[in-house]
Amino acid sequence: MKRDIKKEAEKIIHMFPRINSETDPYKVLVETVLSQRTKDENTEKAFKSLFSRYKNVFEISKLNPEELYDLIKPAGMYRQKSERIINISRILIEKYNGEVPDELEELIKLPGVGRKTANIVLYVSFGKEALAVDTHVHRISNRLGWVETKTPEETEVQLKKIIPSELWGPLNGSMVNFGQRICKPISPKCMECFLNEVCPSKRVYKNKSR
DNA sequence: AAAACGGGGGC
DNA sequence: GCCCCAGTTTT
Repeated sequence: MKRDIKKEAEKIIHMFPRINSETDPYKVLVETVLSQRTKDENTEKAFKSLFSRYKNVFEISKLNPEELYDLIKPAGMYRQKSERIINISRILIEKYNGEVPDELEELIKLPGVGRKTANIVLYVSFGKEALAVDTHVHRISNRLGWVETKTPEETEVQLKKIIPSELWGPLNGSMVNFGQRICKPISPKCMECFLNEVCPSKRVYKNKSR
């Protein structure tokens, strides 16, 4: 079976689309910070309770971290995240006129914003061709044999060489969904996987827990 | 390189 | 009861 990585990526995107209903840059930024190491369901609870109580960057910038604890608690790491969200809000007002910058170099200066969070904002809110390499993208790309890498940084460099840039953005969310449903960290469902004919890791995972 | 943050859910 | 989750920062 001849490999066509672009086709495989397109198939993953088609079968596991991720709908980003929210595109407001500030809300996407806050939502993505809340989502770090946190399941979607819990992220959503925290996000909704936060923005049903407070409206925008100006209101949130004036709060003390303690005032956010109970609102965002379902997302976990709520002390860190509360402080970061408020500090981010203050910096946006002081340095960026209350707007979210649309450059990677500026975004990653914000507290609690690394490459992954920044790239998600760049794609979802600004429509840029940004590849956000998280644990799912890193794990799946290696399992499929698209790359052979040790770190997410390496994965980002190698993936960008073999995946057309117009697929980078959609691939972000689709790899997460694919990773949650099929290509799971533990006990992946290789027998249900539509790529199991070409996947070099299939035999390894078949009938095994890892 | 490893630890720390963290509630909620899967197994 | 133990482990993991759209990571990032600090030690």
